[in-house]
Amino acid sequence: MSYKIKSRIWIESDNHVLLGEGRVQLLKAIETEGSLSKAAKSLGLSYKKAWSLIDSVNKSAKKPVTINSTGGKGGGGAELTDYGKQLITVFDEINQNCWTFLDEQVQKLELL
Amino acid sequence: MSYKIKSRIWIESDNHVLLGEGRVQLLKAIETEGSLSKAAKSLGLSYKKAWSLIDSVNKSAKKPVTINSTGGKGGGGAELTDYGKQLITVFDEINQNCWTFLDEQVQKLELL
DNA sequence: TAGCGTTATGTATTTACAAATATAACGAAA
DNA sequence: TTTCGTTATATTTGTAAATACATAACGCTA
Repeated sequence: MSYKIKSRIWIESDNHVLLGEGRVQLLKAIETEGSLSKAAKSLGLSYKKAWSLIDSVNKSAKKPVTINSTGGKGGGGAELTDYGKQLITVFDEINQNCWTFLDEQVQKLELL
Repeated sequence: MSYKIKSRIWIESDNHVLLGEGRVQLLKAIETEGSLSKAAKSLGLSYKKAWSLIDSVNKSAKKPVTINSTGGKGGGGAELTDYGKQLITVFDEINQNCWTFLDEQVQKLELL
């Protein structure tokens, strides 16, 4: 059995967490579901938890990441801004690059 | 205020955590203190917490990482094996490389 | 203006994890 | 055989985080 290396990356802004893997997953769910409550349900987390995450994301980001509308046709909904879509794309890219980088590095351990 | 990227890496063996930053810090303290109880105290964590961490490390590793002796002159003590010393060296090296790698990658976010 | 499905927010409860406490076992040395 | 400072382990207590529950607000539509 060989050693495996795992990693967790996240982006901070002004000492507050902006994006992590969980937040990115939630943003993706919002994009496909069109609403925060449905996104939360699809991921099995409470609406409140999801809301506080998105609230934190939007407060930390330089520009709005989602646009949440309350009331109106269908009761409202949530959608990603273009900036939000770009953020999750770049995050995924960095994360993927990190994994492949670490998979190379971990070989140093096998030689011991 | 620019975005910062943070990371946490850890090594797993057979789906159990072998090494993380906290465990490495504890191993270093054992090396300098010569005992598990003193190492725990120097890091401000309980002896039980420290012991269970080291127990987990030794159970996950391919070879022993520390040698713990009970009783005898001075009551006993704990020290790192050569293998343990090599592990923390390589871990620190990989971690450092990961940070510099991510610092380059994060620049992609600033352009958005 | 009543109804609907959202977003938004507060409060209480439960759960999980960390911390504290207690005690046994160990083995050399005096 | 008593003392000492460890390692080893169980049990209790405390604290913080997650979860659940409850309710207000919103704005379009019929």
